[in-house]
Amino acid sequence: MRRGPTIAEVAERAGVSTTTVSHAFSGRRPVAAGTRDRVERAVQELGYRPNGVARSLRTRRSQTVALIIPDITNPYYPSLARGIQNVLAGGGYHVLVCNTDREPRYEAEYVADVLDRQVDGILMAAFHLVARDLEDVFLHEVPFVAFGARIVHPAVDVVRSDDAAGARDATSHLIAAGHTRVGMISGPPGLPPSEARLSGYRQALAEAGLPLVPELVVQGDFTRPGGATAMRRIVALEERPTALFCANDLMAIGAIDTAREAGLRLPDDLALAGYDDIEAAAFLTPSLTTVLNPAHELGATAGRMLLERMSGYRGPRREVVIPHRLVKRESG
Amino acid sequence: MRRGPTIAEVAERAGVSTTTVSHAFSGRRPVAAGTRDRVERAVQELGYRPNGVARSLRTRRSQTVALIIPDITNPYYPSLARGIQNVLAGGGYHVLVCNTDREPRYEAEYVADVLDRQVDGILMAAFHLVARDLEDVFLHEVPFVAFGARIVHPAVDVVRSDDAAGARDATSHLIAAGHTRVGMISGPPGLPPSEARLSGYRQALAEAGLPLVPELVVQGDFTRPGGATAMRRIVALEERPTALFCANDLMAIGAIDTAREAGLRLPDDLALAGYDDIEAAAFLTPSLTTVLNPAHELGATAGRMLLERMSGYRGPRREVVIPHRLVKRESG
DNA sequence: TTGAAAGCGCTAACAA
DNA sequence: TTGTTAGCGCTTTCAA
Repeated sequence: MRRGPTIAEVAERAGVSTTTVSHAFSGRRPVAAGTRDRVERAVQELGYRPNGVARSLRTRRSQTVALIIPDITNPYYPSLARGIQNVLAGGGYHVLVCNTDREPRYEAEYVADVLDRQVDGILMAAFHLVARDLEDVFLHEVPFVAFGARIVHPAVDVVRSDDAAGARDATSHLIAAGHTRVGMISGPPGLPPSEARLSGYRQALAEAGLPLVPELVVQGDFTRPGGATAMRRIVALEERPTALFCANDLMAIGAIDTAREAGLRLPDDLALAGYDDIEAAAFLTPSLTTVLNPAHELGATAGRMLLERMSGYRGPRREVVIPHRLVKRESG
Repeated sequence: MRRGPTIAEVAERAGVSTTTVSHAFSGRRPVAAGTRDRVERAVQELGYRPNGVARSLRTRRSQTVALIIPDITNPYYPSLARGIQNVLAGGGYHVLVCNTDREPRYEAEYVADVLDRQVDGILMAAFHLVARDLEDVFLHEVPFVAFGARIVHPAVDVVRSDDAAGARDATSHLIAAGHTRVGMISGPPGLPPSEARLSGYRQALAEAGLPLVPELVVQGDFTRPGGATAMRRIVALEERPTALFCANDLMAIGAIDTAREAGLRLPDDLALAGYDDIEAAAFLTPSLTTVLNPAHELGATAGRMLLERMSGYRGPRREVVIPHRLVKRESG
């Protein structure tokens, strides 16, 4: 890789000091008009471009933030990412995207790794790490914004949707349609979204005076194949549920795959609701009733909060709940 | 942001030189077992982590590559991104994701910007820039891999799918089903994927001895609303086509929206084929016949080629065509 | 309005 | 097997 001209060469050509060239660029000190012209000409002639790495080393700011998510391929995250980038681009920040695949190891490795790279801030959808795994983050006082309520720490802002309330709304909607045997395909236990959505489901049953039937709750893993597998267990039940709340849309789609194979008609034989409202939800047959998870807005809000912290905000932790919304469609 | 311990502090505590600490880390020089132990203990005790920026400045390698794409929110790109990251993560590289929104300005700005940040390589889906806009890339000899055939330069590897052949296959499939009035919703003119898919459509007509009817080809913009708008013009035609090839799935989905509103039944009143095979294509009603655009594999291949260039490959330009595949479903 | 000089934290000749 | 030393290219005190 060939190196370009340095600030010293520009300075020499313009007949000024590197200090002046630097200031002509940053505007952090007045530079006489004539001097500035000579510098600009030299820059043009040499095709000079400042070296961002050297600048970062000196200023301790990389103008880069890390976005640590499970998987960019899950339709929820691109939308989140875009919300973030839209606000951070305005501040001149770039975004490093890290896919953890929900592996505890990768979650930890990426945090350590981006810290070494001196990112100015971190946005993370953590599925395993908790506050005490982040001591290096706090030690170096790197601004951190978390998606979801998993990480609790005075220096960490949280932006999340109210998953329990969303799940309650979806389940109540199924119940209001007359269903009394309402099952659920849940997420992996231990994860906040899983637990919250499960608890919302329970709340709705309780409010309606319906019993919680353990075999009607089958565990999935938030993927389409996982939903299909879970659905197989439900289809095999002696007494099947007439309605099903799935903890995310991907699993609902998997459940539909299996229901089809089993010859079930939707929503007549089985009513269905999902969670997230990914774009595909509207295209399904039948279109999927689901809870809108406003990813883009979550991202934009998180980006804004990170920007504030990177600009010096040192106040108490903030927790923002972005409103969800039940989207009623044909599936239930 | 508080600074952590430096290599000098580790060296002092371990009673060795910074050189030795550096080599204990990199393994680029043998270090006596006892010495290594003392260094490791010092590292532990101090919680030392190397500063990646300083390292990059010195080594001129940032271990970062840029992925410049139109929009991570278009379902095609996350898949591409994942293919890339899967192979680059193995080499210890991070990926900076840049969304250009297909704006010529942003395309140019991002290239300049990531060059300033000393990325080790660039992967780009360019929609406006051509080789002569990339002189800085070539000047600095930064490895560059392009998606699509737009950028032609001896130092640029290209990975692409054969869009013309894919479009031809899709159109021929519609013709084989008995349609003689086959329209198209094309992409914005001037973009290689637009032109290639249009030309494939033309080829198929020609091969079948069918005339090219200009008003049956309506221009879209690769978005869902754009497809809906284009479809409105087609619906308004006196003599409508009985089949329609859309230059991507998103536009096909938009077209379906409009067709529904107009009371058309698919595929009876109108047969439809798309391009890309995004995940939603299988969920549509009717499910969408489309051309599989193997994004993940394109990404993985591009990542591999970039890795080779970053590892010193200086050979001639390579162009890899990843095979497409027609996926026949219910829509046509 | 400008410059000299120190130094960010690391790596790698070169020397021993 | 280890250390000395010179930077990488930039920003920023301090001084004029």
